[in-house]
Amino acid sequence: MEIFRELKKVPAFAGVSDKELQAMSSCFKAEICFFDKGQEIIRQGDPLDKVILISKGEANAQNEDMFGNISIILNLKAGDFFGIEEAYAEQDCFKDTLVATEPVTVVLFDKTKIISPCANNCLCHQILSKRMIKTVSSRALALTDKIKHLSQRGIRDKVLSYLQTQSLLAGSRYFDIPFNKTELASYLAVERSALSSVLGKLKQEGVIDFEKKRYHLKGKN
Amino acid sequence: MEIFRELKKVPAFAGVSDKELQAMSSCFKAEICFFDKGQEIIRQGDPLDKVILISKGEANAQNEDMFGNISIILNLKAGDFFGIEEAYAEQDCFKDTLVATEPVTVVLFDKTKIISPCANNCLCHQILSKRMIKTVSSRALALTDKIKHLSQRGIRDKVLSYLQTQSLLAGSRYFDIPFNKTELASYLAVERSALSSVLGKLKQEGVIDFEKKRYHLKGKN
DNA sequence: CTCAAAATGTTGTAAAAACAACAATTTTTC
DNA sequence: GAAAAATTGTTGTTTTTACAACATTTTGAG
Repeated sequence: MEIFRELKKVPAFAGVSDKELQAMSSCFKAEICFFDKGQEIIRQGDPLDKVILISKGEANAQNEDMFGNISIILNLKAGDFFGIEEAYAEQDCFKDTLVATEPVTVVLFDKTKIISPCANNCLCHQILSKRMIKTVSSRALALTDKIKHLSQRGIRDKVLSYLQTQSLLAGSRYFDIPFNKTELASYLAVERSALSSVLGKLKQEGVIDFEKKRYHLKGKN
Repeated sequence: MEIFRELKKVPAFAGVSDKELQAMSSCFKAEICFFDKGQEIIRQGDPLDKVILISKGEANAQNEDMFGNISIILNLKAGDFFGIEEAYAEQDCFKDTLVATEPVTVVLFDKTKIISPCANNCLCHQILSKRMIKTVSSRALALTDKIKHLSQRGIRDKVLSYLQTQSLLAGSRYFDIPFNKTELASYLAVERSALSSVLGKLKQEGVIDFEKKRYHLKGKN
């Protein structure tokens, strides 16, 4: 079955047996969709009847405020869900827009099938639930991290706070970030050109080095 | 039993039957603690062996960054949990500090007892799980809201974005916020005095009105 | 009630970011 | 591989915020 093959590829389900994945594929109403780079997978305000699992590629969650300003909330990778917070919090529409930043494959699960366990309380539901809870929790922590960056006084501190976190996450002073400069500015909610000059200054001072999406946080040791 | 009486008071458990609350009280290792205004209930970095439920009062989740700047992440009310994100995301310590903003009663649940269902998979575990998942999801949405405020260009837009959300949440143009001016500045990560003058200007312009913690968002209609 | 402490408002100055406009470079597309 | 589009860097001006210092008001403790 096609859903099965798709779920099998998701790194987050690495530990799950084929039998369980098979069960999940048949138990849930699910469909597969493909999107090109730049396409909107979900638009904020869309009715919430599906929950999305990114099975391949990356996408950005964006938000447009009351005056049309768009800013990137966070970046989602293969294995991440989208829309579960809304589903569990009993919202009736998506709060953010999901945009493919490269070719993306998603699995769409029926919302009601997902949040309420089926009559026989099958194991696959438990497995999926556990994964989703962990996703939501991790995302809440990631959002708290982002808040810490945004709470910094200036652009310099914002970007350093962000890079610090990314470095820690990667476990190395050398690491790739999922954003280009324009996107990073959007993520940090600062002016792109101002960010550009701050980054240039930091590089000149020998605090950091970067090339494309690869950064090097030069520490004390 | 004392835990039972405490849980009975929590608004979030209004729909739960006495029998279930009784079961929860006996099933989980739980203890009750009291804190005065200003006391730290949990300090960031503390080992994560308990999960906290605020059963009475309010508290602020705060965070201290690498250079000692403290900022308020969000405000928790009776019925809110603290530390579940970390528990589910398999962290080993608390990410934020929890400070009582008034006399507070909390119920401390044993972490391991909470995140892994007990052998007999009792109903009370399911009830508590459901509540916690909803809490985490709602909080993730609240954090996204906060990110929207912090992403605004200037103080004026930040504070208006915040008040808009609070008004919507309250379902009225007149509403109370959980912060005084100093705390609001901390929450919005701006200079207190600058916020003060912006608020004064908004009041003068007739956009808003406020007194203490009560605000009035004067709309078009 | 009184005093001390905390919160709030006000102002001027210095610093920083937003904004705008453009050049240079890189990436994408046909 | 050439042209078009997008990204990135650069600079000067304007606007906004941070910062600091202080006056006033409110809150809280004894």
